[in-house]
Amino acid sequence: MTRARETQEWTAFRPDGAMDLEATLDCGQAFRWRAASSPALGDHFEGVVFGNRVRLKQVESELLFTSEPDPPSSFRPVLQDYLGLGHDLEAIYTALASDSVLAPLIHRYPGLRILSQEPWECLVSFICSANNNIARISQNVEDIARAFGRRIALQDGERWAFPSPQAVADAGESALRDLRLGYKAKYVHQTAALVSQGQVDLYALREESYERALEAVTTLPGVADKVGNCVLLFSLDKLEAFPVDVHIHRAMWDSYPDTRAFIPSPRDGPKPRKPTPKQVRQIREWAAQRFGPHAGYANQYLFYDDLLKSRRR
DNA sequence: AGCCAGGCCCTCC
DNA sequence: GGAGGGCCTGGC
Repeated sequence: MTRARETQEWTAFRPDGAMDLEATLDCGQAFRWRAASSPALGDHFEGVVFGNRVRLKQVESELLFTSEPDPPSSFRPVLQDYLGLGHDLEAIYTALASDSVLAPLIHRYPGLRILSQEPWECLVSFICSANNNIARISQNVEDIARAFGRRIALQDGERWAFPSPQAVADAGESALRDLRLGYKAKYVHQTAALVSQGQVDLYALREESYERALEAVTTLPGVADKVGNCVLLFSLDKLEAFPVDVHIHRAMWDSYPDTRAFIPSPRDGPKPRKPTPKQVRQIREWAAQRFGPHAGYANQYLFYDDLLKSRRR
């Protein structure tokens, strides 16, 4: 009886097209999802999206979720949008699978989707990503939410909404330092001040071109080419964005010998060289040429594959 | 100890 | 443009 009631907690729906929830939430694009498990609910993911504690699980081709405090009926379209379920993966795969490098990756991880996150949270997350690892980025983001965000009271615990730009600006740089953000505390604080003043309207950038949006976000402190492209790809719906980080640098060098003509070897000698800003732009242009409007999906496949390899190392 | 982890910024040159 | 160096932190 209890079990029956608990099972009814889930709201189910069938996404249109392929979906791999684990790959989507675990591929390093979002930082507030945790693996969770309980006798009543089984294995699932727990996260915070738009001020809701959200639980999610996949059973074959069906997605099951809970949302609190919003009722599932109204939250469902928000969640579908967040999960990138509007992306036409068939079309994307058809376009990308002619590439002999991507084809096996697409075959290996079908249903890996690019999320459409809250831009402000995404921006802060990737400012924190500099010189950092995924576990600690997650810790930083969670600490910021816990310190300055609104508490979400729950039957079985508590989570915190991600705080507004104003709240982060009001918190001050030293309070952010106390959360072990290190030198990124200053960037997060200064960016919060600028965004809360309306210097950059993140949601408005969804309507702008890729180039204009990149130009706008890279005016913010702590946001250069790589972080900017992550924000565009993972929260501003710019699926042509192509963040160039160490994983992508390595994957490009290894898999696309053509690029060796204009990028340094990632494993050349004792001190591997990083691409210069100009070379990063060249890599992006090369990707735009080859992958067109779906470069972001190509990027995420290359990134995820290299990430899994480096986790095994 | 020293290097690495999904960079960015500043100072020369 | 490009090279070099510094930067918080935590784990190995």
